[in-house]
Amino acid sequence: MRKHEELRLALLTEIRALPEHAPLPTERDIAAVHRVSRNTVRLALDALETSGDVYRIQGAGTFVASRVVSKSATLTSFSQDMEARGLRPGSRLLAADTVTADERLAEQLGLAVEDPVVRVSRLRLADDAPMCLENVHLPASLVPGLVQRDLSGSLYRLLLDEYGLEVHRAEQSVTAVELDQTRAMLLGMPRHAAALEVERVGLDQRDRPVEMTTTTYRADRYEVRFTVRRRR
Amino acid sequence: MRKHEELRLALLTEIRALPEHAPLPTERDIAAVHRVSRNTVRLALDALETSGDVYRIQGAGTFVASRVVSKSATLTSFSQDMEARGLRPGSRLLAADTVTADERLAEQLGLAVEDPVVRVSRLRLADDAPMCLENVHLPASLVPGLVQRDLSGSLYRLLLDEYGLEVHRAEQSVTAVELDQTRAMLLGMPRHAAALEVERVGLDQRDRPVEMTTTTYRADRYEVRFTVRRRR
DNA sequence: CAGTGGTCTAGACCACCAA
DNA sequence: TGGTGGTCTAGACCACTGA
Repeated sequence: MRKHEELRLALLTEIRALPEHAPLPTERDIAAVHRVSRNTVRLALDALETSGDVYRIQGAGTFVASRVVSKSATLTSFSQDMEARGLRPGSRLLAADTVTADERLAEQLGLAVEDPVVRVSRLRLADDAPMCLENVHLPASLVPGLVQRDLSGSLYRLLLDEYGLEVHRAEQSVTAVELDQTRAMLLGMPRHAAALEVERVGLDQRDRPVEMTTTTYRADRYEVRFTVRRRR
Repeated sequence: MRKHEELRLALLTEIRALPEHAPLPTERDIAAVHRVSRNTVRLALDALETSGDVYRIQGAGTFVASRVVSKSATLTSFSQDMEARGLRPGSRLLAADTVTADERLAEQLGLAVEDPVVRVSRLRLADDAPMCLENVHLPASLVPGLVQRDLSGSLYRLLLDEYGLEVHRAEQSVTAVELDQTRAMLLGMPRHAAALEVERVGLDQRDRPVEMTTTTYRADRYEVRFTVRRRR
């Protein structure tokens, strides 16, 4: 375990015992107590600042952040997302087949139009009730034989274990749509009901697009949360 | 100007002239050429990595990131947001008055229920056509006399210049809603049309809530974009 | 196995805040 | 004005990549 990561976790438990806006020890004190250099302390505090757990005022100190607000969203699977919301995740496979890339898919995945693309379509459940419709598209060349596999469990686990694919960062775009008849029925909503549509392009560690996913959420059950910061 | 910031800008122009996935010089080379320490180079590269301009592979190098995907959203005003999208921003004041905090407002702004809150309600235009309805709420104690001021221009400029209030980070929550008759009319949309609703709590440098804003966007004209990353 | 990014150290000075 | 976080240096070793 890296020292700054270990220190980060140690500080996090200290922080949890403190009230909002309480001052942390000075960087020099933390360095002395934990027997590390001040740079290492700063690495740990940088991470805690990014995650929204502390804030810093030059010349004054480092303080415990407000807790009223939700924490910043990170890259999670549907299952993790639901569990974080206190719901039991479930899944029903609707389709798993190979299609050809249209213009948009080709551009986003760095393919040529008509290149083969594997599509996995699933209805996702939370506490046994429909939560969203998920349409995953992957370049067929990256996932040979995927459609024959067991797709009832975690797709991301499968992609990592069997194909070595890992989404390292994703660009998301959120819009509001009206449900068509098919989607409304699958989600158990009235036709024309408003829904939240999230389009996501996932990139691996080498910044190569490996998936494009469109997810349509029931507006009455789901909201997207995230943090924005001023560039310093 | 801090050295790592200067270096960041210099590297950014170098990057713009390179193709995707092209390798940057090594950290040690950059340090030597720009006569700075390697730590300073790393600070600059950290920022470029966060902004999605480069990616790094341990043992291999630092590379120019993919450009197909949109860049991460930062904290911007409506005007900046529209200009970034190539649209001309406009505004029409609907209401500016003092109301009392309901339970939700009080909790989010750290006030007591019934505390006075200033509300500024505006219809926002892009290229002269309605884009969204914006409802800003501010603790009245922070902005005495605001309702009498000229609210046709930039509210954030006014808050900064006159009251020293600056939003440093914001927690956003995005949902899909159906428009009621009033909102539909104001936005020039059919009733029950789907719309994107963004609720935002803005915090200042000291992590104190200073505003809560609810914005209702026309779904046919607007989408919310942001980046998510895996925790390393 | 040579070279890369990742981590860590021990120091120094600066900009800023609060008393 | 003393103490804080912010910046910067010059070095060292480690973990990993790719030829």
